Amino acid sequence: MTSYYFEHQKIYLSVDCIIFGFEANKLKVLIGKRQMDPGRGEWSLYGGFVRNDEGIDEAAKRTLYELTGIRNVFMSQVSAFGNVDRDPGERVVSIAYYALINVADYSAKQQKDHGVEWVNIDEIPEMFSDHKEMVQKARKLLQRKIKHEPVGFQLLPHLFTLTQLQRLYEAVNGEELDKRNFRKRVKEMDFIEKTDLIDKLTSKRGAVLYRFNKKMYEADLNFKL
Amino acid sequence: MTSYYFEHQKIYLSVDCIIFGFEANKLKVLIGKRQMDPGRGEWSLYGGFVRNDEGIDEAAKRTLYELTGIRNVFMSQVSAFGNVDRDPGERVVSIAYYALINVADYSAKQQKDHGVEWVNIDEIPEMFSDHKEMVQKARKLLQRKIKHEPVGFQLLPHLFTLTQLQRLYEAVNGEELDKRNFRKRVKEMDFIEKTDLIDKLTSKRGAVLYRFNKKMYEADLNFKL
DNA sequence: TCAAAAGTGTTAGATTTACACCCATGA
DNA sequence: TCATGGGTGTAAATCTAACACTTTTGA
Repeated sequence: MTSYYFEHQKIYLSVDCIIFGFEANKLKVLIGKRQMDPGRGEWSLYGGFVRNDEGIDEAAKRTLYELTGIRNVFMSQVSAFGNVDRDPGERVVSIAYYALINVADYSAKQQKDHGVEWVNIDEIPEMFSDHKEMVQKARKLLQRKIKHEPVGFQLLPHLFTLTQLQRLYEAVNGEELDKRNFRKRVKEMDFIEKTDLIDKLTSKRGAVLYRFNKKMYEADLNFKL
Repeated sequence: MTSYYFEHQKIYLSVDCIIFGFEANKLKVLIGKRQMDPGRGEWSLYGGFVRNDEGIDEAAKRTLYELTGIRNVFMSQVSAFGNVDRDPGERVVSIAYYALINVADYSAKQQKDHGVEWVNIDEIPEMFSDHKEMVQKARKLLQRKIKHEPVGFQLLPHLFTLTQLQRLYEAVNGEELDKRNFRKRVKEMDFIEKTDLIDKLTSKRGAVLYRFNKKMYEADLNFKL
């Protein structure tokens, strides 16, 4: 007998992705106009239904992949959202996930093809259902995460300047940081490696490029335990 | 037409409750032997299926109420758990919630009737499915929560001594605290009110009883904004 | 030559931690 | 009278926050 729980009700289960990117010193989210009823045309997160043969984390990864072609990036569950009437069409419980991607990995063409675009986190419009709430909650979680773990690098190019890194932290937390204090703290993080390359794009003088050394980070972690 | 999403699959959705209590200076969780197949007889959290006509938060509250007869206590979502094979019987996605109750509100008789009992958080046995993981995660969240918000009072009687309060914090975080530093910090919290009552149960000298003043706490919050 | 971004240390204040003795009382 | 848990303050160390000037170079 395969139906132990036959007397109970099944429910539509979806995932919604809050896809964060960092561009022009702003934290952005990838959103688009909803392309299905109900709610067609409203601003919406990109999402999809969970299939019976995949885990919820996989469903989130698959959804991200279908939209962006990107795999193997940082994703983390935000929360399940399940008010009875959150979806005007039918009862759907949705699990929100946030993802961090490098905007350079997602071309303007791809955005057009899927009808999505990067919107500044501080300028999110009204959105379908509870999607805006999902975005706010995801941001809070990202703020906490980035304070303790080096996830920020997922939002930056492989090589970056300290000013870029600072702007990223400022964008995530929505507050300015002191340059000297910031650089002091970064210097104490062995997993942020100075390279001998110089970026000349944003200043005449040029700024040293750094990179994130994952192995160093993991060694650090072991050391601390 | 009521089925916008007919081409997608529905899934069993459940809630599982991590019910915390505080007794004999230990943080405890209410667990019982599972009374249904599959997994009958394994240690398990108390849970239930989400109905189509209730939100997930309500489902969690209802589940807690069905077990304990207790309403209006602090509950908070832990996370959704949704590996494909997490339930050996069928595909079930479960949303874990933790609750804080005063053990005095749940009699030994009630426990027997429902076949559940308080188990020390540090002595949780192997459990059905991913329930142990849920407990660990809930504890982490509780630790964070209690650091920033006065949720601990939900686990204590209405009146309590400072030593009791300290033991609670120690039990939650699994580490001893310095008595003087602890009391210093408590003194700065205006919402912890001294009463003129004395507890003579645990010491010959007697200890002053305190109580949590919710209104004070909320006034404090407003003040800080 | 000057505008624009990169880079660099010190100090005061706030917070956190460590630590030891007296008090009141019931048995 | 003494064993038990209740109650109290200070000083060192650490962490955090504030702050201003020099360097380099392309336009």
